Order: sequence, then C-alpha cells, then structure tokens
Amino acid sequence: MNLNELELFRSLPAAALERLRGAMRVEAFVREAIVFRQGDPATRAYALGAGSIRIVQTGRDGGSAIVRFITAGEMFGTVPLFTRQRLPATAFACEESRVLSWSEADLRRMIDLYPAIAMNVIAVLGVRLADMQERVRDLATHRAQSRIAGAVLRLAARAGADTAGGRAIGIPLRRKDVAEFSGTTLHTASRTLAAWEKTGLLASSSGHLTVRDRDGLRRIAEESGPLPWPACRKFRGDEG
Amino acid sequence: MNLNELELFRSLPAAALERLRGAMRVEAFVREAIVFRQGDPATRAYALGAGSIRIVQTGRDGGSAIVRFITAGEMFGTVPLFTRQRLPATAFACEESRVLSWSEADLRRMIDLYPAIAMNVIAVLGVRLADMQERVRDLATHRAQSRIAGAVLRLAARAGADTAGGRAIGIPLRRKDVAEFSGTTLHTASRTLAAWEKTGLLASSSGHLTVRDRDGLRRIAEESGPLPWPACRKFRGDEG
DNA sequence: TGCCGGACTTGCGCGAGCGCAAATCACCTC
DNA sequence: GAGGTGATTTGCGCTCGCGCAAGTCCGGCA
Repeated sequence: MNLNELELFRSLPAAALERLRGAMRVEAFVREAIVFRQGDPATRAYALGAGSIRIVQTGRDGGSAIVRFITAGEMFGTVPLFTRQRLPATAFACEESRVLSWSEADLRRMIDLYPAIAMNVIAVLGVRLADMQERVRDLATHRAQSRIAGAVLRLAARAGADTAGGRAIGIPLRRKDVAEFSGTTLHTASRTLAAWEKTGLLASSSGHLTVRDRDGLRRIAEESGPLPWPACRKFRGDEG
Repeated sequence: MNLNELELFRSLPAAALERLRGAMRVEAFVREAIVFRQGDPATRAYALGAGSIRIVQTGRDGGSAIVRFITAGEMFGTVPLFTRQRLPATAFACEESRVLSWSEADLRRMIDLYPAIAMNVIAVLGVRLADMQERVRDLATHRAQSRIAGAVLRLAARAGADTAGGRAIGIPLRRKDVAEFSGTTLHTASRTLAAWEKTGLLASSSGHLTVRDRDGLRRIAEESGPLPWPACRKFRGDEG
C-alpha cells in the first residue's frame, strides 16, 4: 500500500512519504486479536494497512458499544496523542489485519516538517465528529429497527463494494456486532436482520452482509422515529 | 474577554492575538436567536464570548437532538470550514450571548502564520470526539434514567460552578432541553427530574439546575444499564 | 391587577423490545 | 469424520418509558 493512500498522509511530497516509510512499524494481527486496550497510555499513531478493526468502548458497568469500524487506509488510536489522554477504547481485529504505526516522537517531528499532516488530522477528525453527531441523533430519536437500518446503510456507504447481488459490506459482521453498533440487543438485531433477509432487503453469507434494496432500508431508517403509531397519523397528515 | 482564554487561541504570542482581535467580528444574540442554520454553507469560525448556545441537529423525519452545549470560551461551527461540508446543525442562543467570529480567509492566514492554532483545533476536536463516543455508548447501553443522570453530571462537570447549595449548571435548561440532550422525551425527563428534586439529589429554580448529591447521581448514571431487574440479582450478586 | 401563552406536571394505557432459555446451526480442531 | 465451541434463531413474559391529554404553574405584558 502506498502511504499517500492513508487519509493521514494524503497530499504529502514523496520525500515525506519516504521518511514515514522508514519510521513505520508493521504488525499482523489475527482475528479477534487486540491492537490496543482501553485505558492504556497512548504511545503510537496507528493506520490500517489491510483488514478491518472494531473500536469498542466499555463502561464501568460492563456495557460496551462499538464506537467505530476502521477499514483499510484509516487512522485510529491517534487522537489521544494530541490530547494527552489515555486510549478511550479497545481495538479488536475483525479479521486478519495489517497494522502500520509510528511513534509519537516520529509523528510530531513529521508534523513540524509537514504541517499538511496536521490539516489532514483536522479533516479526519471533523468528518468523524460529524459522523458521531449523526449517530447520537440516531440513537436518541430512532427506534431499534430504524437504528439497525441506519447502521447497515452507513457501513455499506463507507466500507461497501458494489457487486452483482447488491452492495456488500467489506467487514465481517456478527449479529452481536450489528447490535452493539446500533445500540440494541443481539436478539433484536438477529430477529430484524433475519426478517429483512426473508423480505429480500439484504442478504448475509458467512459473516458478510449485502444490501440488496438500499431504498427500502433507507425508508425504514428514516421511518419517523418515535411516532410510528397509527394514532399519530392525524399529526403526520397535516405536515405533509 | 482576552482572546487567549478561547480554547482555539490558547498559548499564542501577543502579536497573534492582536491581529486576531483586529479581524474579529462581535455580535450579540438574544434568547432563542439563531446564530447559524443547519444546511447553510460554512463561512466563519465562531467562538462564544459570553452566554451559552445549544447545537441542535434535526433529521429528515423531524426528530431533533441536542448535539452539544457551548459555553463561554468554546469554539463552534468551525469544523466544516476544514472539511468543506455544510453546517450539520443549528445553533440557538440559550440566553443573551456574545458571539465572536472570524472569516475563513482570516483564519486560514492565521493558521499558516501560527501552526499552534491547528494543534489547538486538533486538541479541541479530540476531546469532543472522545466526549461524543462516550455519549454514543451511554445512549446505546443505558436506560433513560441513567442517561439523564449522566447528561446532568456531564453538564455540571463542564459548565458548572460550585455554590453553597451544590454545583450549579451555568446554562438555562428547560425540561425539553434535558430530554433532547439525553435521548428521551419531555415527559420522562420531567418525571425523573421532579422525582430527584423531591429526593434532594438536585434542585432547580428559574431554569437553572443545581446538583446537590453528585455521588447519588453518579450511582444512578452507572446503574448497570440494561439489567436493573430483580431477576438479575443472582448475576449481580457474584460480581460485586 | 388581570390576562395570556408557554412551560411543566401527572395519571393512564399500551406496545416495542428486552431478558431469559433452549434448540439449532455453522465452523474449527483434531 | 467426530466432537466441541460459539453464533444464531426463536417463543414467552414482562416492564420501561412513550404518546396522550388534562390540569397547573409561572412569567411577561397590557
């Protein structure tokens, strides 16, 4: 993989990429291996060369949620380097993955030399922040079914590839993953996905989901959140 | 207000602050006035001089959630300048507020001259991203009551001031605000807050909440989310 | 001082979706 | 191919908390 394909190092001169390659550490992780643990001090900047990673945050009470999925080219675990915080979540490899990383000192040195890296970081964080804000709204205002549809669509848009049968999500997803990503339970996620498979909205085989009817899912995702009741029709009627 | 009190312009040389002051626009907004609207193109970088602002995101279906509260010193509405997106949310003044702002061109020029501004932006975004991730986990794994407690505690920590009667939240909050910030309904928020007032966990007068028993609220906030049922006691027993 | 509109409270009914449990299925190892 | 581990499915009961609606409180304005 060319380093300029990483979002972190976009539009840098060749000399910079060469130096970065020299300072780079490459590691391989097997399925379900842990790249770093929540609570550890942050020491390196990570980027994903190949595979996929899920970032899981666990609360004091044991409840955990998938904060984000990382796909090839994305940076992760890097923000706490700038805010002197500890790592706020744990990174699991969803599948066999190749992880690239740089030491904090090397990264800071490169940012001093090439401020464009800092601007890349801002752009990445900005997009992610917008994404998380949308998820907050989603979780706060939508019902379980809509949230699941929204989560699937978001993943399909960001990590999907168009195939003959529809848009395939390039991340191996268990039912439990879908549940923890959309803020519902394993059972509800299972029931819902199974129903959608039956209806032909999507297909799943060996841990991979494929969106077959994007518009159908979008309709469910935007189903007016907390008011899907017949009794509310009178209000929805005069709004148009 | 000294400009170096703004999180965006921390630790800049006096010369930089002087230039920034020259390029600054100052506006006053009355209660419930709109600073900018969701969907508008981003043209300026904002910071709050005094007062408080709520950032509200509305979905296509009409459901809206409070994404964030802004207090004096914080920047807002600035990220889309870097990602070339439109503004993802609307900013309402919670009370009379003084808003400072800079044009995109001026901001970019200053960042070129003083890269420390870019690092400040990264630090701010990093903290906010961590905050939003925690909220996502909260919304996904906690019950309404715990979410409300968590929301109140978060606001008290970030925008609170210690007083004789407890820690007072420096933002005027309606019940509806609490509801939209914690992902529940006006009714549940009202009931819950009223109950807590009766128990003495918190107090409210003329739109301002005061946390009287932080540990009590924290206990509710961390009440193991989806399993507060008697039937689960057998499990909770051998953990604690 | 009296009027008015918006915010807050509260009783009621109910259904979405959670926790539980048990059966089934897919996949990996040996 | 056999055994085992973990993922998935699915029926059941039950509660949380939402929608509704009516009443109350409070602050602003004339």
